[in-house]
Amino acid sequence: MVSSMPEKQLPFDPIERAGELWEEHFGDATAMRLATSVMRVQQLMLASLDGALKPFGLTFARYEVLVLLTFSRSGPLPLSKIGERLMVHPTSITNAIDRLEAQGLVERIPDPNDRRRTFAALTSEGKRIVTSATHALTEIDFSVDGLAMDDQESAYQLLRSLRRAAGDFTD
Amino acid sequence: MVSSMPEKQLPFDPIERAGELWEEHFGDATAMRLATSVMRVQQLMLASLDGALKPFGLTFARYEVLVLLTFSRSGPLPLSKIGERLMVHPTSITNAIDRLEAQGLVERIPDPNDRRRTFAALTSEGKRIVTSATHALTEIDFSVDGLAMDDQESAYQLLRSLRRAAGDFTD
DNA sequence: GTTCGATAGTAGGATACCCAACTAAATTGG
DNA sequence: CCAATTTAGTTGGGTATCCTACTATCGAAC
Repeated sequence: MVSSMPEKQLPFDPIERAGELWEEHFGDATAMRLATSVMRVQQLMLASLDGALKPFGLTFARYEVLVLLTFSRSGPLPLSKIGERLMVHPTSITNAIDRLEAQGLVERIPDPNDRRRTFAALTSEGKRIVTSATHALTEIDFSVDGLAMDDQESAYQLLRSLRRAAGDFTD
Repeated sequence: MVSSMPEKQLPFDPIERAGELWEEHFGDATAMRLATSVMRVQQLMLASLDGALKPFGLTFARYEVLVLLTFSRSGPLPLSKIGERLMVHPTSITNAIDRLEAQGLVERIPDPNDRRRTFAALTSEGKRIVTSATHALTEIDFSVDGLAMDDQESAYQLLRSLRRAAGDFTD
């Protein structure tokens, strides 16, 4: 039995510990620990990022949509294009745009040339918010300040290999 | 299976591309790209792991609960202990145990010494399933076969630094 | 030009997660 | 010994994501 401590923070690395136990039962735990660690880091980082965005009424998912629209040279983007770029399900985009529209940060504009399509366009309020939100995220260094710059780059490259293997992009 | 919408593989790295565009607007994008990449890797890996577990009627979250119970030397664990170890919200554990119980993989057992507490215990069916499920996950190398063993270890250590910075554990 | 398959977006249902608030039970302190 | 606090677990509300299925529209083949 492990002692009952007043822990929010554990006095050991739980994933490390899980890995040890896992090995006793099932064999080498390297892959399992990495997978678990990815899940955990994402959970922590998302909580941190969402926390920083909360004052703006945004989640990281919706922030990403705003950023994408900010980049767009041609201005408004069809919803399908947004989903494709952010690699999320079309229904998730519909939901995100619903909320952003209700917040007055984006606008739906029907495509006159293809009446199936709908563009999403940033409002001036949306432009204002995305700038402030970006500043807030930069302040907390996107929650990756646990790593030095070059380690951030290393981590990015390693994760990139994982994405590629999972079929994220070609070439 | 990454299924949902990735029918479309992009001919470039969308995060790399987003980073470039982001830099033009907001400055150095290293941190932002790493954060985005973590989100994306988690999304892909989780889809892959969930896909492998689907035949067993499990999600990765519920698989983790079963594994934890398998490790436990003392057998049954109180729900609070499970949540603490897996670092998820108590309500998520309640939900997970509800489902696992409905599937006949775990059992709720009231603690006679502390009537607030409830233990979760693996059933024999649960033991059988966790072994098969683990085999299935090992088959796909926990979706991290995009990296060689030593790179997996490097990635794990880098992610560990991120977790520590986010306050995941002490020391 | 009419039919048929593909595409864009949405609606409804499911899962999973978190938070806030609640019930019940144990523990602590005066 | 009883009131106040703490702890364990659950319920209800909100968000995000995915899936299946549907409507509307476009485009192409016959």
